[in-house]
Amino acid sequence: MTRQKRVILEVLRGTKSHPTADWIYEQAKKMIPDLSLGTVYRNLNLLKEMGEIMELNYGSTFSRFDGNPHNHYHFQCRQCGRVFDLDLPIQNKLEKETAEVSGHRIDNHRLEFYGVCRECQASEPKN
Amino acid sequence: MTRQKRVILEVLRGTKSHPTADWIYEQAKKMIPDLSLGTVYRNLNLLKEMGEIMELNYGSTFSRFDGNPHNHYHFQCRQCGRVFDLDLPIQNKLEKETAEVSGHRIDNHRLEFYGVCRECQASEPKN
DNA sequence: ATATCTGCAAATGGTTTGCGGAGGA
DNA sequence: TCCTCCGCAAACCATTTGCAGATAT
Repeated sequence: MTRQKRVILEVLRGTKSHPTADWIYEQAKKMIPDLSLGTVYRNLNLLKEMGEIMELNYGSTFSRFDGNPHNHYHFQCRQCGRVFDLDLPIQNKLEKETAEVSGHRIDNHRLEFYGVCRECQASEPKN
Repeated sequence: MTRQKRVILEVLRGTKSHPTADWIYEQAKKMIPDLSLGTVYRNLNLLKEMGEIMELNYGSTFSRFDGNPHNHYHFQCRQCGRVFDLDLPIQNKLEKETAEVSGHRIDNHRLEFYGVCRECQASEPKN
């Protein structure tokens, strides 16, 4: 556990914003000024393998990262782009059902919702 | 509707394999030898906007495409990498429940399962 | 001591785009 | 005709990687 890895994990654990690698890099640089972006990517991959963080890589050309390693679901606003955590309970029933019907062994699943977040709805024109 | 777009759509409709842009390019080139890869990407994006196809872009550095534009779920084998369609009914209840709890407006959702497919299980060593 | 990690900078690779010419409606 | 699309090749850009020196244990 190097200083770089520790700081990167702290930055990610300290936000609920599901940031990009570049945002994490900018924040961590405040603690380690000569940090390099390559090191951020390397450590994000290591932390992912260690099961400490999650990578959210869907519907975009770049990844976001999540400091909460326990499976949970996300909502992405297609207007402001932000990603929110959801409180929906994990649907293990679906895994079991799918395994039975398909014959595949299922280890995990991902569920994401898309739409317009509460705040963006409020600032939309009221037609 | 140009010849290129028509052939690209036919190739994608004619397979259940959820291919990459490059695979589609190779297949379509059999019909249009001087087709260019840029044209394949441009038409895949157009067909996506038209609602004729879907892009599957998760857990990978490249996209796969699906000629079935109606929402359905997928299973990806982490051993052979193949993507399979699932017969699981669409869980509209989850959208409604999530909208009520979170206050966001939800338009659609995506659900993917990961594990080891039936065939890869059969060829695994029996420890 | 030594295996691992770092900063740097160049490479990678899927995807996008600017251009001038061709083709569909 | 006119607008859209094409092939080509270069550009883009998030991510990865080779290297030589530094650091963790």
